[in-house]
Amino acid sequence: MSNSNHWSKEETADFSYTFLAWYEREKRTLPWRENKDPYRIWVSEIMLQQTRVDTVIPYFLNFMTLFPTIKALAEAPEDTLLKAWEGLGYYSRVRNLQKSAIQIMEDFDGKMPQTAAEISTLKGIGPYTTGAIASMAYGLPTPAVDGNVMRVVSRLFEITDDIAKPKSRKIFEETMQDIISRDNPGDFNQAMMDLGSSTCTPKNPSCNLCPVNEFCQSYEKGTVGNYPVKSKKVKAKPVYYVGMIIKNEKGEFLLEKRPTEGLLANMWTFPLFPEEMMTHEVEVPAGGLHEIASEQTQQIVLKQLQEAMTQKYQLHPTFMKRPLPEIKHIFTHLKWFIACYYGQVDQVKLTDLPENCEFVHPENFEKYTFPGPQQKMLAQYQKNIGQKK
DNA sequence: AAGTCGGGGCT
DNA sequence: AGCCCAGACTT
Repeated sequence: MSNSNHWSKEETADFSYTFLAWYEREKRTLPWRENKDPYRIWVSEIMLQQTRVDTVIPYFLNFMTLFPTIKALAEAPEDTLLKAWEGLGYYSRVRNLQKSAIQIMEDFDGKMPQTAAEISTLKGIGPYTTGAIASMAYGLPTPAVDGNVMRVVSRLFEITDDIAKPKSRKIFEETMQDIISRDNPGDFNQAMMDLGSSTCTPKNPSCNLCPVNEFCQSYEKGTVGNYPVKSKKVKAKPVYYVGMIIKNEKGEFLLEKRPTEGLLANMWTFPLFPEEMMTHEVEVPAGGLHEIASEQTQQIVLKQLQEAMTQKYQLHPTFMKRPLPEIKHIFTHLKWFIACYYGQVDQVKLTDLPENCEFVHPENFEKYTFPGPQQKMLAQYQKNIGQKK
């Protein structure tokens, strides 16, 4: 266990002075730094969770145009909301954002709560975001400990606690509690972010340019490279799917809305089946369905595809013999491999489709929210099939 | 404490 | 290919 703070009152004041002067000089101009509107700060902090500044900026501007107030957010249709988040990832963030907006309308008279305890009751706002909003919007001396802060602080004080462990966050919060500026905690927290992204980077930090290197214990000892201590993550587990790209006579494609909970909740995809469902009668090569050489084995697989389509959708497509080139999509904890088959149906009775399914013309795809794998499947179709006509 | 939940940039 | 990112929630 590391001892956190070794600074005297004078050193602490010295650090704040130097650090805040650097921030005032070098801070980035960002849309959510224009003022201290708690709503803007809140939305930006949610978007910035596990997401880079450059990625967030256009989403933030669009979001503020669409939903300029907490009230507008609370009243927004769910489809519009999800569409505004399309491509940003971690989609539960935007659902929680709206839940909290409704909660603020009902319990806080439409005004953002102004104490850390109340702020942290909102859905999607954990310890980090509570500290960020409380300090930046209301000037409260609340630590906002994220990955940047743990990296910077671990180097400043040579803290060896594993930052991958939930328990360690407390150590860093206590250290920040000791050193955070009482006069300007909001800028102090933001200065930590800016320093972490520009100078005190994970790899090859620019210590010679660091405004506070004279305060840094690991810099003094030449041990910066040892910090932060972080245990390794388990690597993504492979999952194999068969994707069905089904077109009807009107040029419409079969889409399915995913369940309301879990991975990619409420988003639209081409139908997916677990690969095992298609291959329990055959031996699949290590490389997947793409490497099946035998004509006979292919026929068996195709028969399975058709049975699956009949059972689930009451459709009888004519499939291409071989799948499109394999699609790979990596999530944090899963690695999807998708063998896409293209099939056509000549007659459609929409009443027979399951409730969460629709045939949709590509002209109208813009109205549907598509996650990454879906985008790749569509691209693969357009590249190999769509252009031939 | 461990697992779930996305996507993109960098090395 | 692995690592990282302005994390929070569920179990």
